[in-house]
Amino acid sequence: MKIASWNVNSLKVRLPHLQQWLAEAQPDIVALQETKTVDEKFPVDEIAAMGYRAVFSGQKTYNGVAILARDEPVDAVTDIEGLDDPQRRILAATVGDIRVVNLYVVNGKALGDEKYAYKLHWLAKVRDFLAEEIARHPKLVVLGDFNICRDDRDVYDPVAWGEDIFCSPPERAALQALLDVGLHDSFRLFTEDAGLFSWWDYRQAAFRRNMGLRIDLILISDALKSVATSSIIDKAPRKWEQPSDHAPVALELNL
DNA sequence: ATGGTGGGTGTCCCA
Repeated sequence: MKIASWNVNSLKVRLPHLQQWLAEAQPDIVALQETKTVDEKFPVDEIAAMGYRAVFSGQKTYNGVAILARDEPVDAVTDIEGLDDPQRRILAATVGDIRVVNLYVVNGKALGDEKYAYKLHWLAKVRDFLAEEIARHPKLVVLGDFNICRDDRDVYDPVAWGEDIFCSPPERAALQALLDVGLHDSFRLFTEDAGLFSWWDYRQAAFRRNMGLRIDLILISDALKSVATSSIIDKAPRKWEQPSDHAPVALELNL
């Protein structure tokens, strides 16, 4: 069983990349972020032709999340208690006996910005939602673009970056609060290395210089931790023509 | 401190 996450930065533009990557990586479940596609225009037929069912929650121009799976995703949730939010950033669904929560965490822009306050409020509400989800679903995976670096190993130049956006103590505490409901950062079950990133800015040849951040995470509950066999970042699609600025991340389970 | 690049939209917003 392989479960993946990829911020595609426009599904319309990246559909050929997604198709190529699905064919090569053969994931069973994929969470997508920044589809930037209204539901009426979601490429259901193209996805079905690849052998995947899809649930999605999109909007015009911004945000948008989707879950693709070999088996039909059911019991989808797009809105959570306490967040009356027009931004389409959350999608939970059940595939088999695994509960999948796909998150496109608020970017936050800069410390002190109103978007930063919104990010922290949003994360607090998501924490409460996850506490309920894990109580109902022992096999829980929470994955997506978290827009937070857990620690300095996840930042290309932690001294220069300091405690700026993505690395501020309140953001890191908010991420830790998600983990504290009973989740594990699956990537860190397999490596303690620094300098392994999932996002690189389009500017300044950042990818070539490995000036990146690890902000795309796959968090798993105890029941899935016990059967996890690998958790990797697949840098290959970031090298393709007209790439997303994010690489896909993928978890393998012995299920 | 700024601006570099990219996507979607529309002559700017967001990342």
